[in-house]
Amino acid sequence: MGIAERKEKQKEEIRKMILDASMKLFVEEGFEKVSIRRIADIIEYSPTTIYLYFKDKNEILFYLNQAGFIKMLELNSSLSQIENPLLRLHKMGENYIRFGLEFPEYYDLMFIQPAPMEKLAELNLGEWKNADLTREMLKAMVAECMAKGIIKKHDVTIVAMAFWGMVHGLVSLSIRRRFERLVDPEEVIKTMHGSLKWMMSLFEENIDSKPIDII
Amino acid sequence: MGIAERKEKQKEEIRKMILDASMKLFVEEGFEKVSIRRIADIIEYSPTTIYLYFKDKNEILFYLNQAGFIKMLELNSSLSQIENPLLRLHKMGENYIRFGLEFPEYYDLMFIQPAPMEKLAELNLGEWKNADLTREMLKAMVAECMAKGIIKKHDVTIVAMAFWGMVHGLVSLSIRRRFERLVDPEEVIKTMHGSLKWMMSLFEENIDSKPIDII
DNA sequence: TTGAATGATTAACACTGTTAATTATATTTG
DNA sequence: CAAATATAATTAACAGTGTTAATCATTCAA
Repeated sequence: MGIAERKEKQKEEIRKMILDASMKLFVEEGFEKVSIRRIADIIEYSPTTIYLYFKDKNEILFYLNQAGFIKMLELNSSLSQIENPLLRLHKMGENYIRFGLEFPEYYDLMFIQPAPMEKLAELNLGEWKNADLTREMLKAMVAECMAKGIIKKHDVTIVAMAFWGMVHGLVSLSIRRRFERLVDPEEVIKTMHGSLKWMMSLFEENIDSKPIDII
Repeated sequence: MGIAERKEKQKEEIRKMILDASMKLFVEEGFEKVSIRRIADIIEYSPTTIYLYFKDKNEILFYLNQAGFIKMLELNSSLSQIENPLLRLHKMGENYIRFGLEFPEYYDLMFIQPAPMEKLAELNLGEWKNADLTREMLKAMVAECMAKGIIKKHDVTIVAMAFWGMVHGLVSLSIRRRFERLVDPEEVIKTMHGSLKWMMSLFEENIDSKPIDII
């Protein structure tokens, strides 16, 4: 059935066009500029055509969201080279903060906007590859720290959530402009890394404090 | 000038009607249902009339936001009775989490939505009474803990941000549904309080662990 | 070649915040 | 008291948003 195959390929091509156009709008003009009509303008189809390839707008946003997780995983790919799990955790936190400040639109979509999670709930997926992987990495690091006696043994999920909660809290407060009133705008990045470092220092009194390269 | 005074009073009355209607929509139907046209429906005026009393929608949202901070301050009013500053800090964190879970719409507006901060930046206010007060309370508690040797001396802002960051991170991840994938939905509240408690325990090995009443 | 299936479009619905122009009401002045 | 003015409120409109139903155009199969 070469004909059905070609049709499938064409369909896939237009899907890609839509996603590419969404991505272009997203990275060049920001989240709120991604609209069905503007996507349609770029790909030179009518707005309603998009609904022949995607169920709704959230489905498109979900794909952008996934691209963000891939981006983040890339940033963390070198992490496995760090032997000390606490240092690795620290570096992961640094990367997380850096990611949030460098790609606030992605961060927003991945961790703040309701849209992707609404789609996820709707899809009822058993697995969510890239996002789940990041969370598993975090849990594994915490568990390793405990196994090696670097962090006092405790419920892994609770400690992992405390860690994620803190870095997410710092980044999201900054992105949504709640940071500036408490901290001088120029000191925000320094303060965030300071808070992370301080938390890490609580784990172990003598954390190996080789300077971790910050932005 | 009794006449000008009466006019001023009437103007103030309609302002109040608008804010009351906004609040009604906000608490009964949620943030996204607060629209100029729906407010107009309730107060039985045309939508454009609202613009004679408020510059734009953000100005109205800013008032709702302030009401939220007052609500939160009320919740924290009994805090001063707790003598141990670390316990007081712990209790403040508990209250913060409870507030976020009990009034997610308020929390959203106060700490996640961009709108109020846009208005705040526009207003260029030197002081922002209720919100700043909460932050100052936090800083003061941290400073007191350090002064009394309960928390190791360190930059107060950095430690305060770490604390706020963590609780905000937990609450906002939960509100925006990023919690459920890592933690069983029924365990979310327990995990959040667990993370907070764990963090407090890092401060001091022997934290006075009288059970703090949770919801 | 005709009929069915598919692809894409137009028109429309129900919304959103906001502005300009117009009408209605109330107040002040001659 | 009536006319002129100032204020209050309205209607109409702009420029958007996501989405659906109905229609037109094209391609494929019988």
